[in-house]
Amino acid sequence: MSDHSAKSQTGVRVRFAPSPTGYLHVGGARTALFNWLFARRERGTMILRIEDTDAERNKPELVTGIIDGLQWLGVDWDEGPFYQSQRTAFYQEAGKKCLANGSAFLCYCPAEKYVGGDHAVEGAETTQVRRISRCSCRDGKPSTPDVKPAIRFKVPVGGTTKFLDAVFGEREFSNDEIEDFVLVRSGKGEEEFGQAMYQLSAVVDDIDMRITHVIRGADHISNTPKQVLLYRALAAEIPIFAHLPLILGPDKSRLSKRHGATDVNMYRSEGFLPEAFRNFLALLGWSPGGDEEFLRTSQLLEKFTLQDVSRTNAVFDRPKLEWFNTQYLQKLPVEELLPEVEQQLNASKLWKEEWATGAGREWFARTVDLLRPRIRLLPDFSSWSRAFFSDDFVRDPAAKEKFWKEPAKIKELLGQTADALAAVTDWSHDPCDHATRGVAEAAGVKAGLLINAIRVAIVGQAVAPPLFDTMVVLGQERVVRRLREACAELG
RNA sequence: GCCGCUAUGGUGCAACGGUUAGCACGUAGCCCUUUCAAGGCUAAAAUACGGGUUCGAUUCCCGUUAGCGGUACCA
Repeated sequence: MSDHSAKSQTGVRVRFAPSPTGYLHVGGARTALFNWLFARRERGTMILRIEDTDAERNKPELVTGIIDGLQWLGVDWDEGPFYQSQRTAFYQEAGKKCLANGSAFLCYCPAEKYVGGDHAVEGAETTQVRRISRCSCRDGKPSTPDVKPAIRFKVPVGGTTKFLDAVFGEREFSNDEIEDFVLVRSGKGEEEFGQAMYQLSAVVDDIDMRITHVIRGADHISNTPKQVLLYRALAAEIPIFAHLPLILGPDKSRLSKRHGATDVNMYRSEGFLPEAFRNFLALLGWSPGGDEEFLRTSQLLEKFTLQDVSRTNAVFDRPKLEWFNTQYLQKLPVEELLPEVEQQLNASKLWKEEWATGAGREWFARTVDLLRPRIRLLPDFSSWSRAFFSDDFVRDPAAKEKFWKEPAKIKELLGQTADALAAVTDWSHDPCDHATRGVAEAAGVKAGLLINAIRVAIVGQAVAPPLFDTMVVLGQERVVRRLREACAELG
């Protein structure tokens, strides 16, 4: 999908491996972003792999949404997407290899036996814990013709398994805490075996794809010793792991739908700029050290290291995201903003072709530039500032209430202003300013009173950019016309 | 229950044995002002608790508590 692989100069290979059981959520996006930052920073290779080995829970149509989300974020990849559902035989082969070398065994236990796994049994006088750590099939059990076996890993008895984590450091787990996990599901119908389980498919693919750094959420930290055991059983080199702290909701529980939007595509449609969202996401669980400024992608790439990744879970703070968005809205070169605004206006049927080129384009750029300090989200361009792009707007009742307190007097003033402005020959800031203030002075009212009243008349809102700049952008004909319309509206 | 991870203002991060514990978001106030933002200035606000180690702990060790993760023929 890109030409990055051609530029790869190091052996660093990472992957983002979402499971299409839902949309691309914030946590997944952050994981993808960190993998991407690391790959690009190290001039390595980024791989996209779809982990869809659970036929029951998978929804293939969701892959599109995940890919859209990644593209919006600016995360691209060099290889893939690869689909695990298409590699079943490959994993089964690896499972059989483990069987052959004695690191796995056939398990004839009914699948239901383990549903729920180890857990505390409620209600008993003393808490009973059902353990499945060591399956009774591990030393062999005669095959029964009517029962199809699954393949389970034979976890060593005693001892420990350790691995290196670039974020959490050296980690060691006791083997006795690891259950004999399933590698390959039992077959249904004619098939000998079913699909591989996550632990096997992930490891087999990471080996096959020569992944050097496994960067993923910290929820996988206790899966890691199992995978290390598998690497050994398959006689493969163990990669470096980097577990990322989880993203929590404001109540510190794991971020979920009840906290609001968790789908990155929802942030896109809400009108966040991808660069702002990316900057915010990058700072969740990572910081460059000193000042946390607004960072363009190049600066992010320059500073990103796994060593600076935090070990503590981070709360997703929406107000800060919005702040980043307003910052980008203001500081990005206007040219970068124009396509986004154009798309927004297009979606709300306000777009006019004349703004695409030449003088129209210049006007469009000037208007966007004038508007942007007051915009929070992209859709504000077509709602809040509708009057700048269309004559079809409504004067906000609350604004009239606030600035048209004495209708008769306001009507008279607006009428005088319309006349004064109609007479202006050089339609620019200062002449508009002088003409308007002249009307206020002649009528003996404070300029502010008139200015506020005019604002409501020409843009229909209590809030807008500085009035005379607004007049310039709207143009003389429109301003005068709207002032007269307002007079009519006042009775 | 068991295993593991984590613990600095409300939030995100700094300080990686010695600082008046710093920055940013948010909050409050002031300035600017033509509305609202932006911007500038100021303020309130933190080392979870208890033990050690040390001349000295936010920092190292232990315990407690809390949150989170795992404990599936989910990923």
